[in-house]
Amino acid sequence: MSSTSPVLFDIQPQLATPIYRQVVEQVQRLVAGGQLAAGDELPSVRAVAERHAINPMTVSKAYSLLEAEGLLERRRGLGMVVAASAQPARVGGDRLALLEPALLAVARQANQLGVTPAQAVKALEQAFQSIEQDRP
Amino acid sequence: MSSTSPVLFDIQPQLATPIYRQVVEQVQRLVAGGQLAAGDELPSVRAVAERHAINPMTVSKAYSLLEAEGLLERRRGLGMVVAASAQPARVGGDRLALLEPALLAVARQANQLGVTPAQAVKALEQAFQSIEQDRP
Amino acid sequence: MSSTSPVLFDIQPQLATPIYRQVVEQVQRLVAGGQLAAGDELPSVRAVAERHAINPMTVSKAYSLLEAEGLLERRRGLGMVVAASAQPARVGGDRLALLEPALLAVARQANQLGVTPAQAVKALEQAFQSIEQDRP
Amino acid sequence: MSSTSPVLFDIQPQLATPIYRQVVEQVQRLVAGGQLAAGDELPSVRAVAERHAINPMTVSKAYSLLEAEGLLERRRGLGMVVAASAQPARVGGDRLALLEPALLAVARQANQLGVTPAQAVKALEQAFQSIEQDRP
DNA sequence: GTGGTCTAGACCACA
DNA sequence: GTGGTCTAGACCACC
Repeated sequence: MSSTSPVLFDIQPQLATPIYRQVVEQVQRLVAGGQLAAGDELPSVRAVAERHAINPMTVSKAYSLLEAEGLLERRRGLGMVVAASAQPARVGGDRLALLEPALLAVARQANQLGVTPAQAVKALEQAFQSIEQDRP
Repeated sequence: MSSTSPVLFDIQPQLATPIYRQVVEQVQRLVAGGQLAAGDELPSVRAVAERHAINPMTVSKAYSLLEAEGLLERRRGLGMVVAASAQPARVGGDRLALLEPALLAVARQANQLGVTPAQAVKALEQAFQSIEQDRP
Repeated sequence: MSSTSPVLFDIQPQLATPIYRQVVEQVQRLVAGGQLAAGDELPSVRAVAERHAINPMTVSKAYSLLEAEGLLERRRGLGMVVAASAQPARVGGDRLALLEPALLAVARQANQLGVTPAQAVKALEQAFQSIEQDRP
Repeated sequence: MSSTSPVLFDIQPQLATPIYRQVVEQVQRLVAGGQLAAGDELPSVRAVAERHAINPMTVSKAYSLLEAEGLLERRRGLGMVVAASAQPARVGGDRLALLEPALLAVARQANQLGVTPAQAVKALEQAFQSIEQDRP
C-alpha cells in the first residue's frame, strides 16, 4: 500500500491544532496503523508545502520532531524515510490507546450535550461512512 | 435541574485547549443540552476562579466571549445569566451536529491507525463507562 | 488606499468608552467604509500598543473580538488581516444604518435641550469642519 | 409644559451607558432646555424604579448626584424638585455646547464610514422625524 | 518577527 | 456583592 501511492496529508489550517502538529500526529498514526512501513519515503518538504500552501518551515519542523522521536530518518539528498526501527503497533490495544483521548473527548461532550451513548455510537458509525466517501 | 445544583465546570489545565475555551465550550454544550436554561444564573467569576484555582480574568474572558456570542447576558451588578434568547437544541439532530467535529476526528484517526469502525465503537462505549465513574 | 498608508487608530483614553471598544468599532467602520479591504494587514499588536502607549493586551483583546466576529483573520505567525468574507457595506444605506444609533442620540438630546433640528444640522456641519482640521 | 405632564425618562438598560448616567444626563438636558423649570417636582425614586423595572438605589444615586451638582433640591417628605438656582441655558450657544460631544461623535464615525457630511445631515433630519413619531 | 495565554494586582463602575 | 478595564510581565506557540 505504501509503495502504490504517495502519502497525502490531511491538513486543515483553520483548525485550532497547529499545522505542524497535524502532520506529526498523522505520521505517528499512519506508522502505528501500518500504512507507513519502515523504509517508505515521505513527500519532500517542498512538495508538502506547495501542495497545501503552507510554509516549508512548518513541514520541516514536523519532520524534525519526528526524526528526533526516532520515527523518521534523514537520507541525505534523498529526503525522509520511515526509520528502520519504526514498527506498527503490535496489538490492537496499542492502537486504541492512541485513539483514547479523542474517544474520551467525545464521551464528555456527549454527556454535556445530553446525547446518549447509544446515539453517539450511531453517529460515530455514520461519521465513518462519511469519511469513507472521501477516499474510496 | 438547573435550580437544584449550581453549574460545575470541568476544567483541566493540562489540556492543550486553553482554559477559557474549555469554559466557553462547556457552557455552549450545557445550554444546547438543556442543562442550562434561559435565566439560569452562572457561578460568579470569583467563585469559579477560586474553585479551580485559576485567575478571575480567565473566567471573565470566557464569560465575555459568551456574552458577545449572545448566549449569556450581564445583569449589571448582579452577575451573568443565560440569555433569554438562548434555546436548547430543539431536536437531537442539532445536538449531534455540535458533536460531529469530535466524531469526525475519531473516525479519521481510527482510519489512520488501522482501527476498524467496530473496534472504535466498542472503545467508545468503554469510554462512556469510564466517564460515568467520575460523576456517579 | 489600503496599500498606501498603514491604518492609524484614533484612540482617546479620556473617553468613557474603553480603549479596546474604540479599536473594535473603528475597524468595523473602516471596513464598512471600504477604507480597509479584505486581505489588508492590520498594524501589529505591539506597534499599536507602542504608538498609543497602551498595553499590548488591550489591543490584543480588540483584535480577538474582531476575529470572533469574523471581521479579521489570524495569519498564524504573521499577523491579522481583514477577513476574506468581510465586505464593505454595499450601498450607502448600510453605512447609514451603522451611523443611526449616534444620529438618534443627537436627535433625542437635541429635543431635550430645546435645540431645533435646523440648529442641530447647522452645528453638525460645523462639527464636520472642526474634524477636517485634524487630518487635512 | 412641566406642570401638565410628569417627566418621563427614556431609560434603556441594554445601552453601554449606565442607567444612573442616563437619568443624570436627561435631567441636565431637560433643565437646560427649559422643559424642567425651578420648583418642578421630579417623579419619586420608587415611581421611576417601578416604572422602568430598575433598582431604586440606581435612581437614588442619580438624584443624589444631581443634588450635589446643585440642580435638584431635596424637599423633606415631598421628594426632589428642580432647584431654585437652576436656570435654563440662556442662549442657544450654551445648549449647543452640551450637544457638541454627540455631534463630534457623529462626524468622526461618518468619516470612518465614508458617509459624506451631506448624507449625514440628511440622515439626521430623518432621525428627528422618527423621534417625533414617538411622542406626538 | 507575529499573536495567545495566564498571572497578579490595582482600580473602577454598578446594584 | 457583581463584572469590567487596564497594566506589567512572563512564557509559549507559530512562522
